[in-house]
Amino acid sequence: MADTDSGSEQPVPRKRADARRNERALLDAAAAAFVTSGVDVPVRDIAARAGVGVGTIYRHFPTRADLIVAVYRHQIEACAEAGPALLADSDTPHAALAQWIDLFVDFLATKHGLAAALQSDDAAFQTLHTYFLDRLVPVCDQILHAAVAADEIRPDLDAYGLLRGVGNLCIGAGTDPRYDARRLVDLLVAGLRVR
Amino acid sequence: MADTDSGSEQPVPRKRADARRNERALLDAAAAAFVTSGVDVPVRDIAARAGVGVGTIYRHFPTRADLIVAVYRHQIEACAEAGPALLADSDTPHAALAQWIDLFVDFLATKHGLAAALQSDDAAFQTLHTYFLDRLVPVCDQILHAAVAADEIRPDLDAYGLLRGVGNLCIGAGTDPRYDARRLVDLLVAGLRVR
DNA sequence: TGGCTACCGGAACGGCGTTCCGCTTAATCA
DNA sequence: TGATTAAGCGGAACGCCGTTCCGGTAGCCA
Repeated sequence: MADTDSGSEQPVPRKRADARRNERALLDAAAAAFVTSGVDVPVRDIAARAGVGVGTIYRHFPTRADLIVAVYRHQIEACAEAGPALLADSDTPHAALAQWIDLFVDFLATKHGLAAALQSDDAAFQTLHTYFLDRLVPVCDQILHAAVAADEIRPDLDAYGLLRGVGNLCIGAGTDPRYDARRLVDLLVAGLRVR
Repeated sequence: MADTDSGSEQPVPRKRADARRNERALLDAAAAAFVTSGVDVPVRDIAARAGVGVGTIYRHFPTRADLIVAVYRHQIEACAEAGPALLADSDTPHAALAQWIDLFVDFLATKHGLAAALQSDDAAFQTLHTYFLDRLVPVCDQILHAAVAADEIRPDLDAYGLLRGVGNLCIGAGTDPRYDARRLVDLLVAGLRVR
């Protein structure tokens, strides 16, 4: 895959020191604000925490989705990369699927409002939706196919549908002690088994 | 249970004619607006459709939840009342459960944004949440217990959790042809079966 | 050190939910 | 039927929020 620049020259000469500092401060402030107030926290709150103006947020992160993705990128990557490893290490593909989905639920359920944002049809969250799908659907698809090939689960659900379903079930997890998203996800995965 | 008024007198003397007319117009306008723009349609839009001022909406329906409940009350009642009937007519409690949940999904999935509103922790939707739970949890509970008693399903999920899970799975149904909420709900119910 | 320009801060704007108050008008009674 | 009264109405006004825009500031380089 060819890069846009042709080799030797540096097309992105490096940002100014204050810009780098502000970006860092914004990421830290956003991460903290997401924890205390959810990913729907007002833009002004994040700006205030970071000690910058609101314009600075939009300059670095044009949409809220860009900021959310930047904050959680490492964790999402880790989840994606864990897929093949689990598939290789587990006794059966179905066990790998269950464990991998557990990872995904652990991630989603602890991010206040993230699961809801993922399903939102608001244009501001388009990037978020796309990033999650691009990164996780192929991984899920791989495990799913392995499980189907091993005759462990029914072949009639694709990775996209499963991930959206799991994401949906995680909405509200952690805000209501009576609602146990993990158990419901377990039941859903159990429903996939051949009988 | 004693009524607040003591028998003969009429404590609610009957509203003025224009008030009754406006309430009717608002219900019709809201129903139409919900169909075209979802239950999150701006209050001003509903007021404009009904040909009234925004103040009139708040006078008749203090919160958005009150308006939504008023619009859908008949359908929710019908769903609730269908529960015992299905339980009596079906071959097995599990079949009744599946059919009843189908009814619930049919209702929810065709109301743009309603499933999301149901799970929202926004205070404006508190009444909505409460009404749905008060009306449907007992019905679901009855069918669930019958199925458990018949040894058809696992006893480890209560009606509240199941209804919330189903409601969550319905979020986004109808907006994305790739997402089939009904199938996921079926898988969830299948996961409940004893094996 | 001086100038260029990337970058910043926050005022300003529009959309929204919600409240409030002066006016309208349905209901009642002489 | 006409006067009285208060229930009810409309929409201006307010505050919150996302987003845009521009005058000013300060890093960077020659």
